[in-house]
Amino acid sequence: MELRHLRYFIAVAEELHITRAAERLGMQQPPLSQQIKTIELELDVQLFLRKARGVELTDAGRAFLEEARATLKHLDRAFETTRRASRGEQGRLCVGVTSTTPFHPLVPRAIRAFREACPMVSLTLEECLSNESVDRLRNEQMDVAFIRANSGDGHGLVVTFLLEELMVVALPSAHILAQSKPETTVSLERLASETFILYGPPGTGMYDSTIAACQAAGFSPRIGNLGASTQLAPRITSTLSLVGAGLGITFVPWSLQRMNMEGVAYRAIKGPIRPKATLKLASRRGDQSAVVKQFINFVRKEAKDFAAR
Amino acid sequence: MELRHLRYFIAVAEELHITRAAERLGMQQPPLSQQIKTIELELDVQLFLRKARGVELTDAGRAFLEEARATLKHLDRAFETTRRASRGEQGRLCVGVTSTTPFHPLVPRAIRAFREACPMVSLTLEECLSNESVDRLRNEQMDVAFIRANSGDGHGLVVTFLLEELMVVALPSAHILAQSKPETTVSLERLASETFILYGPPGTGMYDSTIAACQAAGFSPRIGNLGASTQLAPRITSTLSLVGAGLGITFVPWSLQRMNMEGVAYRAIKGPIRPKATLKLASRRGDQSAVVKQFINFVRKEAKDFAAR
DNA sequence: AAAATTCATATCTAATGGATATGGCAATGG
DNA sequence: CCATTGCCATATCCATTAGATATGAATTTT
Repeated sequence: MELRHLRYFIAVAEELHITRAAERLGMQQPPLSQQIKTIELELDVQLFLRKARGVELTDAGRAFLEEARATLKHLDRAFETTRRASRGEQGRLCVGVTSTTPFHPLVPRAIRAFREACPMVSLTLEECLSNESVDRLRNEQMDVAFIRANSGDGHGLVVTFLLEELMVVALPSAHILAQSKPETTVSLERLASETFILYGPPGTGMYDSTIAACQAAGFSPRIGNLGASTQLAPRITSTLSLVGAGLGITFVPWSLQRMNMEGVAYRAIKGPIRPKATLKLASRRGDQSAVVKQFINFVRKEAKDFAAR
Repeated sequence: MELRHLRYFIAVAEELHITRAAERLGMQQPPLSQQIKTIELELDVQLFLRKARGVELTDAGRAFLEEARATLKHLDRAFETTRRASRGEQGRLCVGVTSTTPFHPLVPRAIRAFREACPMVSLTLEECLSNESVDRLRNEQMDVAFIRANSGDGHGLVVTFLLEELMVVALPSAHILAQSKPETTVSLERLASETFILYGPPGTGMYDSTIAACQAAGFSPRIGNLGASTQLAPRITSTLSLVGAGLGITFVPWSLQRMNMEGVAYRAIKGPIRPKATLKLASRRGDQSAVVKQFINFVRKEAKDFAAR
């Protein structure tokens, strides 16, 4: 049985007239008669009653007509679905974010744009540390990830630079520096004697860049010993909670300022070398998934908007 | 696109290996490669990624695999449905009954047996006078009908005799004849002076046989003038209600005795010529419907049981 | 570096889908 | 009632194309 047979059968069943059906199918009557017979033979079911003036459907024929139509329709849908999938408008996508990346407008904008363009893609977000994301990308537990660390490049992954933003210092609002007007800036050197709270293990996120910035300013930051607390929940929110509790200060990306936490104040940093945070996008090298490609396109587009400024 | 393509695609998608898939399909590798390419070309979608060691599915390929499988399954179901329909196990059937026929056990038995054998057939029953059923059969508003009249034979219908049953007389329970023991029989002649209530117009049901029986017994029955009441609702129940109300007597088929109506008593009839009611089955001559044929078979089977007695 | 694995390409063969010609049968119409 | 017409079936032939064979190219394994 081939699709041709279904098409032929439907034509005849609709015309109830083999000759006319053949015409409609752009073929001659005899081969069409043959093929119809072939179907009946294969199904071992009489589908038509040959009458002197045309043919008519048997009960079985009527049943088959309905089903055959449905089958063809099903197939059409199959094609449509497949094409959508190939255009990356359908499928699954798991996006990794860190705890700080969603605060930069690029991230929600890109995600929103993608969702609108590809509503058939089922999208999941997963919050991980940058290095965790990298692992998950390799294990194919994740398809793309917004990361801040430099780690992960090479080894089967591609990391594209998206943008760079200045860091600001987050202070307890009781801190002397937080008493000044919000617009006042703070020099790095002024922070040399402060206790720093850093989130995540070395190599992750902004740990390194914080240290680097301080060292460029001529001092090594004093890291607050938080015991095991750096292990558990190394999320930006918990770090800022510690800042709010007065245990120390930390640097956060500019975009984090929109997070108004009780007892935390932000101040811009002045000076020749100001610490910066980068936002990057990681994915598997050579990932053929159209969905992933599509998503990356949307992120790049958004990144371009921010680069323009 | 042909079903062959779907089958080939599925084989390759399952093996992820063209050579092995070709083996499984009982063909050589090159033509399979070709056909796969043809599909991709026709869909204008890359379904596989050719790797050094086998192939792998793209997102689109995965989507198509699911759909292609579903399509084939759909088609299988289509075949199954069609075959069922051809065996008369599926479809629609409208059965006509008169108001008296359901009382004979043959009718419910046949219907029940058919229902059990062909549960996929949607069955409707319609209660009509015999002559109405005949009309409806001709208009294809009905497929088979249990009737009692002789009418309808010929003119494109076939009427098969099922069985014959004796008639009994239905009397008001206040009637003198009803005062005797239930087993007592009544001779026809004894009823010569009674008023008869007949249901339905002449030619319908037992109208004719009642008259005929009386005439054979040497008298013409006195027909009660019921005004317009014979026109409306010529159902057996209303006739018996009239009997119960004492307006007259009537003959009903033996099987009607199971209907215990307030104020109505039944007595068997004795004598050389006893009125009889026949039960027949009518259908369209040459109706090809397997469902109808199937139903008729079941009815005949039941009829044989009764004929045996 | 050689061998093996696997898919792609090129060419050829054979199966079969479809065309042409014709026959048979029933309905239609003088 | 016979001739005509309309349609489907059968028989034969041709052309397309699915599939076979042989070979090449690329990569992986040994």
